[in-house]
Amino acid sequence: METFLKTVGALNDETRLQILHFIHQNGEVCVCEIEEAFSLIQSRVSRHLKILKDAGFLRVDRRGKWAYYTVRSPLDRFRLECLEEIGYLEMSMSHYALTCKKENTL
Amino acid sequence: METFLKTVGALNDETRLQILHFIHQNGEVCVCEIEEAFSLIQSRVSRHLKILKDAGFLRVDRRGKWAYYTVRSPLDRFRLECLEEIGYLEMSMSHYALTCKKENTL
DNA sequence: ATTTCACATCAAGATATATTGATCTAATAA
DNA sequence: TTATTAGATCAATATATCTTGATGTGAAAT
Repeated sequence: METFLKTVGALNDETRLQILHFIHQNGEVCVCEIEEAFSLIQSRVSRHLKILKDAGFLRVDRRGKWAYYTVRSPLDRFRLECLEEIGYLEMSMSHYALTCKKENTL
Repeated sequence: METFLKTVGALNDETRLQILHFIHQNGEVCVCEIEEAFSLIQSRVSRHLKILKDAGFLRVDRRGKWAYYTVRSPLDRFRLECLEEIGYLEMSMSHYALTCKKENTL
């Protein structure tokens, strides 16, 4: 029950749906790429990523200063269905192409 | 997007999950039966039912003074998956057997 | 060692959602 | 017509969630 509530709770926010969809489409992305793509401040992105991660949708891979987020794999049936459903949604918020102006010279 | 948020938003509450599961199990139930089964006050039940209905999970059939709620049919794939997932959850809150002490003598 | 950078976390205020008791509506019974 | 009943809705409060700016942390560069 708690897990289920955490899962649907994570999906109950437009910004998080955008972010999750963005990661799903682009594969491995770092926090700064999401910041730039959606023009969101860093703390907000970080918080939403944590919620998505804690809900079982994402995993992090920290390399040096950067944190790379990807869709967790394998995903269970229900989360996969959610992801598929999100794929059908019109993601109206305009986001920029995948670029990161930060160093990223690892 | 709005529809999806409404759908997951409706599921983002333990009481509503209990109620939805209860209706799914028992078929057609009236508001008073839910009140009694879960010892919830009427306005609270009514509000949760409205949210579940507006989210596409339930339909109402009003006969006389009573409002009978059932799981809407047919349900689309995603809502069906949600319902199935809810079926797997441990519904810890104790609820009484299906009885209604109100008149119900239509 | 100090600075800088990417990211995480915290504390405060803003916003949204839930709960309650009261009121409202419509259908039936008296 | 009036009273009663099932249920819906409202207004106020309580509670949870989001957003922001500030601060904290650890890795890399100087």
